[in-house]
Amino acid sequence: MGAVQTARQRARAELTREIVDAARRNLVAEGPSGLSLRAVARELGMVSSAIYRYFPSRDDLLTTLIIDAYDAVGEAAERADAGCAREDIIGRWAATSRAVRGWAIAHPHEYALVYGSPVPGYRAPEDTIGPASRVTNVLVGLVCDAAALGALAARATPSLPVAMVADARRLADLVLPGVGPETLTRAIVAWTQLFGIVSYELFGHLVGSVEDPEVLFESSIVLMADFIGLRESRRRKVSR
Amino acid sequence: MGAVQTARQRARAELTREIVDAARRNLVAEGPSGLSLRAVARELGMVSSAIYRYFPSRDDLLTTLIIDAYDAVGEAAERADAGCAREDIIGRWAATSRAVRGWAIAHPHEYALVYGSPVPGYRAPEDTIGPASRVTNVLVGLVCDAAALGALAARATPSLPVAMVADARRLADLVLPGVGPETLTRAIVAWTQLFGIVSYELFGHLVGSVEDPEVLFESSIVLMADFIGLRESRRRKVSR
DNA sequence: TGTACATCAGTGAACGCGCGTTCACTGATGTAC
DNA sequence: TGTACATCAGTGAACGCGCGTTCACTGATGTAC
Repeated sequence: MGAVQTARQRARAELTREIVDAARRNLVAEGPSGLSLRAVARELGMVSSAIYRYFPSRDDLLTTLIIDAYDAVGEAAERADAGCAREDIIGRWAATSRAVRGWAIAHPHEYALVYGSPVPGYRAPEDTIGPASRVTNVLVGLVCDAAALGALAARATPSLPVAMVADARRLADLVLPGVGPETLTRAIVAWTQLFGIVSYELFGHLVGSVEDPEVLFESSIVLMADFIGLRESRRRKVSR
Repeated sequence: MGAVQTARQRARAELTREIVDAARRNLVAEGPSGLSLRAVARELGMVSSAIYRYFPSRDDLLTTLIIDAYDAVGEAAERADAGCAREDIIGRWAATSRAVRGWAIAHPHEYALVYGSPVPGYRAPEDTIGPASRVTNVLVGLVCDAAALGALAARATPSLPVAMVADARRLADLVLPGVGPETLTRAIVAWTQLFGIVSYELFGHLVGSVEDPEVLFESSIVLMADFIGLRESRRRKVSR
């Protein structure tokens, strides 16, 4: 067999993708708990039981959607980050943040699927962990590089709980060598802020108070970069 | 009639409350889109059509739950704030934050109902706006008092988009006289962070990375108070 | 190149379930005289 | 205090709908000789 696929295998791969696409569209209309195998089958002109040749159950289809969503937002973040010069820390932070928000706005239902309320009765399997951490990894890499490049200003941090310092030190040793516990704590807080503001906008809580969510978002990028202590890298050639 | 209620009226009020309570419990099991009039009726030993004597439709019952949830978290925030000395700005910020998180942890499904993914197909009526802003009003009052008490440190804020400054000035004039646009922007960002970190914890995104969410939360209270510029009031008598 | 058999995608009917909402009704509670 | 009528809570049956999943089946595709 090797690399060559039989007609059957090609058909299977294609239909699997079509099922997932239809399911994604179904999600938009009804939300995660309204995802319906029968509706998906109907849209593809199949009989509902045919779906079972491709997915053993509704939950498995949902899992695929969740993994895809994590992968999509993760990839968006990775590409945005990769499009910046390595030493342009502030630019990378801004680009990554915008990528997350941009993807969320373009795919609100998929965003809600992974960052919104948990789906009742659904238990996420282990397979989602890897894709789920892609965005985090971008932020981790960014802070890591900032530390290596001397692009991390020390902040006058008010004293934190000792347990936090200890935990942050443990985490830093694990994934962010060279980053102090105060900075790591700030990074985690900034990270929750990023998803907080995106959720706030997407779930309609800014309506009626803030004029333009994008302007607020840009402001929050600037403020949180400063909050973490990100600054222009010393090594960067400034040419103006 | 006057203040005296007839037996019928008392029965009606009581049953209305019982229906709402049962609906709340139903929410826990199934999530908002799984809220079922029939299940509620069953739990109360009624026939499903009897619910229509109390609520004209499923959506109306859902609206009641949403309003109740906003009122509950709003009241928790108000009480926490009210329990502090007026000039203890930092204490009020911490107490209010803890109240929001505490309520969310105690009522995760109601929290998800109002701050999680929008319920598909449901459109919130105007009546929810008032209750929804109770928590915000507490934070607004807090920042307002901080400004009046000289408990707002000026931060060296990186330059914000002009549109943001303009919008923040407009908002400040409206509800926060005497507060500068930079500070107001910081307050809004802190406010999104508060709900961001609570959602992150509740929706399971901290599992596997952070040891103790409460410790992180306490750290975020301290860091965000500093971020906004909240400090001990000059007028406060420190007795140690 | 041809044949026999195995694999597997898709069908169609069925099971058993739950849902929101409507409607004509019964009988208890409340009101006006 | 008693009677006639109006109000309204709750019933039970029904409508029409959608759902996930199972199962025996048909017929096309793939494989081994």
